[in-house]
Amino acid sequence: MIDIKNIREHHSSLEKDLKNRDQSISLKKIIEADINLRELTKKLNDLQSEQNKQSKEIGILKSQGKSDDSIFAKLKKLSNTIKDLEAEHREKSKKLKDMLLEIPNIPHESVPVGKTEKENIIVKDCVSKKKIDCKPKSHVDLAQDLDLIDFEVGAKISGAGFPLYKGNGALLERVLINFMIDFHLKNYNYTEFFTPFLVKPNSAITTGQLPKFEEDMYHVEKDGLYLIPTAEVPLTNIHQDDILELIDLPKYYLAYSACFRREAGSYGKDTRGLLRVHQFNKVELVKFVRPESSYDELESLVGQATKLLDLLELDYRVIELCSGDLGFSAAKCYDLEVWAPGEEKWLEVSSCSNFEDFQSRRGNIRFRDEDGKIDYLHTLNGSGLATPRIFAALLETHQNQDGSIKIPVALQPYMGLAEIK
RNA sequence: GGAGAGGUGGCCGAGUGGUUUAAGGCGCACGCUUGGAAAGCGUGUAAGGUUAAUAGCUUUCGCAGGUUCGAAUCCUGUCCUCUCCGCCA
Repeated sequence: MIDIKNIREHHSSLEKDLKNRDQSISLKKIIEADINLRELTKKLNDLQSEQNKQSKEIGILKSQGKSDDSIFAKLKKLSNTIKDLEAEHREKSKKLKDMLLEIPNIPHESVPVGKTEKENIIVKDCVSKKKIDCKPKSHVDLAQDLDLIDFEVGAKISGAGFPLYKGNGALLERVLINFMIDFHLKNYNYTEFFTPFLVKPNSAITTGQLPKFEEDMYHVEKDGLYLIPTAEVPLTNIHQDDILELIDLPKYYLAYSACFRREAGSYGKDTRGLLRVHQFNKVELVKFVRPESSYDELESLVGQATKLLDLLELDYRVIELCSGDLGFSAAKCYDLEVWAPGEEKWLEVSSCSNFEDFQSRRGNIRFRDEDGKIDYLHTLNGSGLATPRIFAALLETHQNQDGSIKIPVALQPYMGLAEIK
């Protein structure tokens, strides 16, 4: 959520920045509503002040046994006026807040301006150190041939997009999760969490999935809960409504979670195999940091995630997203993509974002600085990493001519195998 | 799912309609005192909105409504926590 004061003071430059992301955004209605609401607030405050004063006087008179009933009629009228104004105020401030919740974050000044993914910038390209000496097979074929995943039975149980991992496939999936968690814990100063997978609407508002992207989430209507699309949601909301002390910052949290996405609107896209599924596994990294350091923290987050890709011996590139391709809550974002030689596609396996104070405002997550001043902190997150596409890229990259899969050295102690055949 | 108890400031806790402008305590900060410390004494100690303001005004006693001139206090709904019973991995 953008600070209303910021909009009040810099609406024309903000609107320009937001239009780089989406031409259709306008702040006009918000500015009008804000002016209107502030007038109303002023009026209401003055009347409340009057009412408080008079009520107190009645109290004093009563305690002296000198009450005078004639004043009540006058105050009744005042009281009714206040009630009407309060109702109006409630309604208008909710409307303003609802409008603000629909406005995406302002792109950081360093973000390249552009309309579509075509204008994204490749900032790092680590391509092909290795050659595959056969025509690479797709992970779908490899997984089926080696009996690692049963897509049909998954579909029988739950529908398309719910892969059933099996045998060494199930093991590899579990190993990937453990390997990634251990890597972050061993090399960086993270606290591990295991979070709820169902969250209240408020939590999804904090991180930006709600109210705008309701359609993308699985909703358990009977209980009013949503299945998380990423552990970012519960992790970030750990500090909902908190005021953190400076000494506690930065905070680095991580969690594995299953992730649930309806993928509404992307039917027919990447339907085969593991490229786009409704349920998948991911290790998520979340940082709570003081504002001055958030861009350094973003760079180190990207470095941390790419280190994993090095260890998994995958070819990858780092993409800096342009303004038009930026996610709703992000001020700046890097995507990590791995090369899948069988699919002959780049697969997005991580997204590392700085949200600045966008989420912390929505979730009321603050900190106290050295002068005792309270302000919103900055949040960041990055996948570290999402398994299904890693799984796919691993099979396709490390396949041998005979159809077996070489396990990267770093994973071998976890797998207890050097290859899957 | 049933029955009961309870949600008040950083923490504990008083408060059943009006000087509550939330008592008192703990903790914390600063000062006095001291060779230094402890104890003692004193002062201060929530967040939001408005504002140049750390002035004033205002909102907030889980949350949302309601009654009343006036609500932490009364009423209704709701959420959460705890205890017991039932069911259960």
